[in-house]
Amino acid sequence: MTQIVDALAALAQETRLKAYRLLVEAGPEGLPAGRIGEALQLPPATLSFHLAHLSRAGLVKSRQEGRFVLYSADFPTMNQLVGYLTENCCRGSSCAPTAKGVRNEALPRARRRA
Amino acid sequence: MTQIVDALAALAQETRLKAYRLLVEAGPEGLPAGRIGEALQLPPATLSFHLAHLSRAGLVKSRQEGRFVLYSADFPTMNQLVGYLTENCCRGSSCAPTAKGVRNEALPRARRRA
DNA sequence: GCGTCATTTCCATTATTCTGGAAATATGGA
DNA sequence: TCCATATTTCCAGAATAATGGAAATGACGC
Repeated sequence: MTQIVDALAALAQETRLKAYRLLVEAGPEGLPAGRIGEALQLPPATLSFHLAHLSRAGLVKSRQEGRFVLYSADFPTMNQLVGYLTENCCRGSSCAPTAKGVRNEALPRARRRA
Repeated sequence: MTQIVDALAALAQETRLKAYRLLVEAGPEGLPAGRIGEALQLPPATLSFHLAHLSRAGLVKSRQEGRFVLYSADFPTMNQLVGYLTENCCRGSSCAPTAKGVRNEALPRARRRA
């Protein structure tokens, strides 16, 4: 649960959410830190602070490449997060209100989206 | 995006996440505030603060019933949140790294969970 | 080794959030 | 009306997070 709270906190900040989204867009290759700071117009210290935050939460990985540090989204962690929310905060696959322990499959005549 | 950040921030706190989970468990009927405070061992002011936070973020609704205020999870909001994360932070339905704009359906021989 | 560029660490400041006691407000019953 | 109970608001103190300048570290080429 601490992990989940940490991941949520990491994303619950506009700058970090934007940075994370950039990294998602960039795919597994990732981006050099500097390019993120450039896109987001952040002074280096601030950028580093936020990237470290995302990193602590396990949402991004980093690797050195030449003189650059490449950051990339850690998809499995996001997968876990979405999984947790779906499992524990939605009672089933689409956040429809269901009876205790009952999955959407068992919902009585509830319209389900594709 | 502000809405998303607000929802994330609301859940990014252990007490509130616990409270929210209780409400999810309780289903659409919801729970009186006092019962949540009891379950979580919170002084009234603290409880009220956190419930108000969840409420501002749109994650819970409240209604007066007799002398009680019943709180309940707002499932559509959580649905939106999960939807946003899946759409914008996962590149497809299961957070698998995919090429830009490509959905999981198009992933080359990627193992998919049921 | 030296200069350059990329990134991080250090540090102080400011801003925001969390906490909970005490008082206020609301509701229903006697 | 008065009392008991439920919840919120008010307030202040404590804790945590965000910001960014300046200096330190690291990596590369010469």
